[in-house]
Amino acid sequence: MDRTEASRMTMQTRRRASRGERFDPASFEAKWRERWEADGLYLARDDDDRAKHYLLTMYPYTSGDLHIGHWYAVTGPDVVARMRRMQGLNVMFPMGFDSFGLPAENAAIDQGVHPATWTNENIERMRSQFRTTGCMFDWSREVVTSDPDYYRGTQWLFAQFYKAGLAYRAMAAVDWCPKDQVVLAREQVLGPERRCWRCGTPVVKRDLEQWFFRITRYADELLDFSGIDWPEPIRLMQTNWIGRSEGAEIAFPVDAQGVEAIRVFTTRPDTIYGATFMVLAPEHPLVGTLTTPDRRAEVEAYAAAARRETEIERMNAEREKSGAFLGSYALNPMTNERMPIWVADYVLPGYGTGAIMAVPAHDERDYAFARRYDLPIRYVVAPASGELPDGEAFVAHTADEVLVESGEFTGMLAAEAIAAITQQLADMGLGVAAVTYRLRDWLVSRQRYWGAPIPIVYCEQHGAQLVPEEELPVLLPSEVDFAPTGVSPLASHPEFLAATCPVDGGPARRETDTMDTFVDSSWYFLRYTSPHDERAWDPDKARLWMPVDMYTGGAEHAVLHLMYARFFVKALRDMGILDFNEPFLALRNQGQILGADHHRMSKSRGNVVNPDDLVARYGTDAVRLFLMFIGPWDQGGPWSTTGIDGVYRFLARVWHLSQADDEAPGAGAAGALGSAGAERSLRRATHQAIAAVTDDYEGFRFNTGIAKLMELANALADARAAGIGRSAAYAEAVDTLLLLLAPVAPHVAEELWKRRRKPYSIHQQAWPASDPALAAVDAVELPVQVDGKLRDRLRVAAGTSAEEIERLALASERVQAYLGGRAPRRVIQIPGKLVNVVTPGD
RNA sequence: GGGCGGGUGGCGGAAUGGCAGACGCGCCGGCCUUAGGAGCCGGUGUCGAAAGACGUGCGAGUUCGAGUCUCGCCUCGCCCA
Repeated sequence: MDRTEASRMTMQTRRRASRGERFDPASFEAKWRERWEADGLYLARDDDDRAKHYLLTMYPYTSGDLHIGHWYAVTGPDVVARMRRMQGLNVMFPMGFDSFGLPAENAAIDQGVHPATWTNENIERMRSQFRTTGCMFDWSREVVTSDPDYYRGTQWLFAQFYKAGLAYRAMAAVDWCPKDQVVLAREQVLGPERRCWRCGTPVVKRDLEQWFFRITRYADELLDFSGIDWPEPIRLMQTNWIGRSEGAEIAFPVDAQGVEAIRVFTTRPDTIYGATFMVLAPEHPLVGTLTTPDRRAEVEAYAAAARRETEIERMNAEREKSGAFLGSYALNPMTNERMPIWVADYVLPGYGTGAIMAVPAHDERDYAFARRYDLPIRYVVAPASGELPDGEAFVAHTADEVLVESGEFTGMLAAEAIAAITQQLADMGLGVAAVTYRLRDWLVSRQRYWGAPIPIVYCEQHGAQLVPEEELPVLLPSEVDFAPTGVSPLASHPEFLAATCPVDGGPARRETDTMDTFVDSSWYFLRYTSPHDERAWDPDKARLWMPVDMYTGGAEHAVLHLMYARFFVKALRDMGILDFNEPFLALRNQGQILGADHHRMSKSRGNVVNPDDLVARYGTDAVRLFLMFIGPWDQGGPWSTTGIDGVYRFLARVWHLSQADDEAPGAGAAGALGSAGAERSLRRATHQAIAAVTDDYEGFRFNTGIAKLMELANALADARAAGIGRSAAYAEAVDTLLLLLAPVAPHVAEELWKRRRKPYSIHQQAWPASDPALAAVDAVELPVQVDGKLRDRLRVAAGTSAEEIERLALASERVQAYLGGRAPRRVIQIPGKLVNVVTPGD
């Protein structure tokens, strides 16, 4: 049969099959969603013999609308959840809302609508939008963090942290956002301009008394990622953020009344022989004491000016160094030389001890400072093979450097000298090996209304006291003035403010700060396990479901939510409340969908894509399929609808192919392969697809998985053209295609499954298994290369011996032509892949 | 400035060191249609009539063989400064 004939035949069968049955997703998608929900298909069961599988995707902030980025983030894990369910696991895949936070309060200020009203209306809208995504969330477990039932738990957790000594109040120079009128945690200040993570306003420093969680106590354990399957970039970001550095803390004796020594932290104690002066941060508490009267005016002026600068200005390495001499001296304990003590803004109060030993020969900043103020520069390390500069120049560190001009340590490898010199200093009582971290304690108090109140009252006699557990939750009052003043609106609410001291029953003043919303999200995954329990969660249920087996979300939370949640779990474990070490055993990050203009989607840019129009035109399944098909899920990319027609066409094709098996042409039309060969070939395609698609979904490689579904559909079309549309092989292939398609296009798969008179629901069927014997190829086409260039192809049966293949390859006319009668120098075979004949050369 | 990712047809993207460009979009041709912005079949990296040559940001290297590994550079993105 020629092509024209074949195409006419396919045309006729298609028309008959599709008579009156156009593919119209709108006619069945909503119907199936309602049915699934009514049947409770997606409820996770606490009492179930099947293995539990907790699959979680980050809950959204209640901004008001689900955009295409939410669809993208949520569809990936939904595909996996649906497959896991079909694979026989007891899947929990919950959803909720991160509903405390500033935008609600700003809406109150701008539009006069109460934060609770604004939030609840948004939740209402987002719930229904979530349903149109077709995701299989267990809505019976929904959590809403601004719900008093939820924040009672948040407050209870604060109390546990307080009792464990992990929550404390302290005065500190903190980052303050002047626009939002609120303090921020260090992690929430972004970029070189040090902007507020929420509104982008550059932050300023303020000295304020604030509540902190002692996350630094867990710095070392947070660096340990063993046993969890997390993306390398996230682990790296957390590692860098925690910023552990090993070195020594060294005391430099000083000669001043009331001061014994200046303590510094250095990662390079081996360079101490090159330390020629000391530098204190302008904020250092000893600056005043160590300043001699004649220097006082200058030093105070300098320190005051420095404190007005931003941290970023001060850390700019390019900037000309400045400082002031205090007039007093410290003693270098190794060289016994007097070291002038300076104050300079390039030393920051927050790192190490706020003071350094300056080694100008080997530290760029110290070098620049020494040149500016004519301080001595002394070389003490050199490359093992290299030479020192003649004049004064900076010498960078190298891997193999050795000490020079360093007394008894001269000639020692620098790496060894670190330990040796630290030990000697320790013997002198002046040093100790020490570790410092970049990580700071987590600042959790916020001077705003729409958050969980910190459950503390202040009593004249007894100071800060926890609100007793039975009085939780401390409810947010409804009637407040939201105008931002720099203190919480709660502070101007007399009834809220008035409290009683739990110790003496006397009057007390209630804490008016609320908690950072990242506290809410540090335990929501626990709440899902028993969302209606009067406690924060039911320990038995947490034991049953936790830890989360697979967590998905955006990488932008690397050092925020993802680090905080780990800290919470470790701290609660040490309190005896939990019995596991990590909240999320595996983590996958989806990429970000950018606007068509290649920028982040944001309302202000006006490039936010709303999926409603697409869904109205193509249906939920086509949108899901398209999102999963456009590229690697972990990569994201700029938005474009180019190509959505392709996936729609694919679904329409499956629609027709799966309903047309009784319309096949007669047996006489069988193609060149013959019907037996065509059936074998279709079964091979079917079983290869099962293995490949399963593997791709499990690896979150949805784009290639869908490509393989398309290949199977193409194989179905070929099979019909070959006249086997009625065969058992064809039916098997269609059923398999629908089962493999079900996680991505759940509605279409369900509708077609019903039309094939298969038992409801397709989502409750067993995931197909690939039969390796059927998937195996029985003949392969081997490319034959000569000197690495493709010259011929060899068709051989599977299992042909290497000797036979080599014989056939060398017998090839094309190969013979290149060999020109010579014997090959080598013949390389990659079994099943290729043959490469290497000629003797010239 | 440092760290981590990317750079492949007109486009989105495939490729355990082994046939570069799977799958899809777009485009071209055909079929079918009163019609086609529907559907079906086929083609489609570049140059070339063909044989063939060239081709994965640029330049070296390792290898029988490199998109893939190594070194240097350019460039884009993210994180930290």
